Amino acid sequence: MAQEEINELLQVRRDKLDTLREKGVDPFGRKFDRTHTAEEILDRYDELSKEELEEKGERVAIAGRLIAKRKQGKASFAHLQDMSGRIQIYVRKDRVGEEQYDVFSMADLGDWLGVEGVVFKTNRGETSVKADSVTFLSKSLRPLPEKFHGLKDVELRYRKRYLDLIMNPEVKDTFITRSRIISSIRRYLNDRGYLEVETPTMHTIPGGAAARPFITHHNALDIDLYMRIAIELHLKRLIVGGMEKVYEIGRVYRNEGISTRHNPEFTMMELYEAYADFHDIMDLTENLITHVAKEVLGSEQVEYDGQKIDLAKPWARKSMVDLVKEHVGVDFSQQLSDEEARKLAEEHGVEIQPNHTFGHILNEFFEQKVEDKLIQPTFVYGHPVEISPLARKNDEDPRFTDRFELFIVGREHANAFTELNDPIDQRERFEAQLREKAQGNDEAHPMDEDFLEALEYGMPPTGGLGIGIDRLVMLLTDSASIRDVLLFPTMRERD
RNA sequence: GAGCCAUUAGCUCAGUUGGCAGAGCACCUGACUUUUAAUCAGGGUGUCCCAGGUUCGAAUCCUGGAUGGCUCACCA
Repeated sequence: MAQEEINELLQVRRDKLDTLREKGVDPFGRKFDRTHTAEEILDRYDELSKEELEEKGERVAIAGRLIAKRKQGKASFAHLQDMSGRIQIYVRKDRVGEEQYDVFSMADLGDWLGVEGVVFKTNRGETSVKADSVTFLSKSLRPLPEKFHGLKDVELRYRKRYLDLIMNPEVKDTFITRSRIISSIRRYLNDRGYLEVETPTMHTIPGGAAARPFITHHNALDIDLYMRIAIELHLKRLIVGGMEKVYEIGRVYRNEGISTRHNPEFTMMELYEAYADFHDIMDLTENLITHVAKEVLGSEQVEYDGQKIDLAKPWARKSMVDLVKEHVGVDFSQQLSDEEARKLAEEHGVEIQPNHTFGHILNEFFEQKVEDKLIQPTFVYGHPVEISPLARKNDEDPRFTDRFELFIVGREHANAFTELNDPIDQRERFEAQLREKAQGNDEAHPMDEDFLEALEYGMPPTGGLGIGIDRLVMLLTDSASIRDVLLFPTMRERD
């Protein structure tokens, strides 16, 4: 509370706190033996008639936050909210006694109460609990947001998520769905013999992706460390070590812009499987996501931002070259010099950097002209080698790699490839990245000698996959912003 | 990083041409033993985001700043 002035609303609640203590009631009570949640009571008894309920006389103990109160003299109706939902309580002075009724009368919206009583149905037909006793569980010293309109202010919703959760039930549903999605992924992979592992989030070399890292410092070792931008290189070391099917679900950190689709820390699932290639990983990705949709939503059809998305298999599989040909009419399968490619970019209004070569330019064509048109699930494969320093080259055409990305609603949802396991080629790729860095690409991949050494011991042919969990949750919960699927999105500090 | 928009009571929001700071909910007092956005009677609780400026007078106009939202850029 420190510097904040105590206004009348806050003072009134503090005064009530003192009054409760004078009455011998602990305002920050203790353990309460709950027998039912609100949902359990409604599930079990809502079907019964008023008379049937009366006959049954079912005794329950419920607990929750007081979120509505309608006092009517010597009797009151109120609603308690718990994790499962809301339920009405009916408190009569002649039933709970004068002392408890006084305490209940003093309760503010936001206070936590426990109620023991009998399930009944009101004249208006709402299944409710008629209180035999009311136990004060915890005092709320601050007023809740407005009961009808809820908490609308987007900034407050993100900064004070607990208020958002109290006032806006659909918010809780989103995060419950998020939890179920992640559980479903784990179950799917665990059932198929993939081993969940945990690798460092603080790296000495920030690799596995193209992104600017956060830098931190270890005092005792006196070294700078980087928060990981990907999980990739450690998981591949485990493949070298003979852990043939591994995955990790964890936070990665990228020191880049914030938007409705980007948060500085976000959750990735990365998976590696020995003896597999990117075709196997494509099948796995398709199976995994449809499985999760079916298990969590009970449907393979989802609606996102008003668009109907069909997640039922099979998904389109198209090469980047074919898609560019289809959407722009430019054929990158032919042998083009960098100069010719640059000229095509200019002709088609595709913006490129001066140091861009054939592969970069193809990628720019794809990103600027095709990407946002891929609404239904589409695997895009055959990425240029220049932008894929960790992927195996294609056997037929070494300008391309055996890599794919999954696009849904115009956004990348997964990235995967047949892993590059040739340490000599990998060293050359890193060196090419160093040349890009020298030319000003500060997101080029750094040299990682320790990783190269691991590859030199021999890594089996391997397929790898990365899925952006937050984006998948956005898709499956029809959330417009990544902040709506993160409990506490990154916000600037406020004075 | 750029553009557009927003910021007024605890919350949701009005505020006209620059002329006393408003409503609903919440809260306080009273009435009320089946209400449910309970109702009825009474009560206004404020750094109008911040700092300057213009003006007799600024929530309102101007300049700068803060925070947030959306779009774009970077990226996943």
